[in-house]
Amino acid sequence: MAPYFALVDVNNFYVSCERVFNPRLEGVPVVVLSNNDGCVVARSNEAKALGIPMGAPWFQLRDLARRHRVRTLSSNYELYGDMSARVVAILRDFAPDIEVYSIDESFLDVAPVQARHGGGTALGQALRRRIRQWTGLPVCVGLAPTKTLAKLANHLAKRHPEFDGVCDWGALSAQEQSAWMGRVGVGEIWGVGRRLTGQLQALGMRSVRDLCLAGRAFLQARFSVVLARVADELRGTSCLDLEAMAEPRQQIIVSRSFGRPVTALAELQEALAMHAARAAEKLRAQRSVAALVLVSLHARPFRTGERFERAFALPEPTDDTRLLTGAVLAGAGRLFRAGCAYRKAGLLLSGLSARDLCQQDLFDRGAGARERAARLMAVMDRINRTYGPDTLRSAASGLERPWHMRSGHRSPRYTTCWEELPVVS
DNA sequence: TCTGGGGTCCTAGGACCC
DNA sequence: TCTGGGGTCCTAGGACCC
Repeated sequence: MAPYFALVDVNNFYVSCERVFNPRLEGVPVVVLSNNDGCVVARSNEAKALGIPMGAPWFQLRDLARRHRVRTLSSNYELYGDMSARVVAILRDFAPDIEVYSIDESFLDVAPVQARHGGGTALGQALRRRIRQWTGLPVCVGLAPTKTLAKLANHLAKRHPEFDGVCDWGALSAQEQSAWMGRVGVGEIWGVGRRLTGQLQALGMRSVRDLCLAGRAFLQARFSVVLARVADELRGTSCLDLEAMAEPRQQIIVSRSFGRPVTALAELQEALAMHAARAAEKLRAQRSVAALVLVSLHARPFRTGERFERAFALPEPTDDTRLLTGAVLAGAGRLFRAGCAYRKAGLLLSGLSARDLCQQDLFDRGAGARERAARLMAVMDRINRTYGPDTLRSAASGLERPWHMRSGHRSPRYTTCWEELPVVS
């Protein structure tokens, strides 16, 4: 059976999560800021109507926000991650074939189940009701025979009230499909970013329909196979499969900006030790080992500050927090320059491979030590999972952490922390 | 003064192989 | 005067996504 894709997407996800637990945020402009309260990463519809752009640096908007009494929140990723997991659990109930595409979006193959619900639109409405009732979150649903069309249908469902939150592309007549494609700008297409939008418009292709009408050979020669595939998908030929099995990551990045400029090597190393521990946890979670670590330091100021980075090969592929930390601290020592003010530090693990397939040294005598290390790491992970992140950590990652990011307006972790449960009085 | 943190894929070009 | 024809692998950079 050919797949039929449903894209389920939570409206203004971070803002909606906050509103579930704080109804006073309903009906008023709300923004959620990135880590370090740096820039805007989520906006309520009211905030969008004020012209607050996505990704805008917050300090530039502070006056505007004050004038319009915009409610401002720091990111609360523990809350958002937990709410996301709840939504995914509900979706799995509806259709077992699901690709979790991002924290607030999933693709489902509804071909085997939609008849049971009375068609795509009815299925979409059932999903909306269930998610609203069980989590409090509003979602929109787009359904279509290709992923790119499902994204387009979702876009329509979100912006045009006549769809009531669900757009089944396949249920539209050919004339309706063509008319909608003529109304939506080429830049709204999934896979067409700012750059391509400009280039396509320069060639006179302004709407989705214009891109659809362009020849495949032309698009591939003038742009790339990627854009040619996008056009194929818009014409109804499915090129992108549902990726239900999450492949292990090919690289793992952990980096954070500092809450204030950092000039001391010791502080830089504390932060990097903390990042190394996080990266090692991610590595172990996907049962991989890393062969290479890249350490990067970003100097201030934002625009003109230099970036220093260097890759270091690990003695052998590893997932051991202690070995990674050692490598990263040594790397930081070599990159560090006295007198330089840093705003951000991070690391990237690459050369990842499956832990169980890892090639060992021919003269290796360390099997016993590796076995003990693996058990130690497993215990550490278990304790941190049970009692909270960082319950057990390396001393290298610091106690006070004065460089830690700003997060001045974070809401309580309502669903993941006993001390912060919501109270009804 | 003040600007996030992750990821993916594709392409071109260079090094190297026979 | 005149210098082949295939390949693979790796990396950097650029585009995109949320």
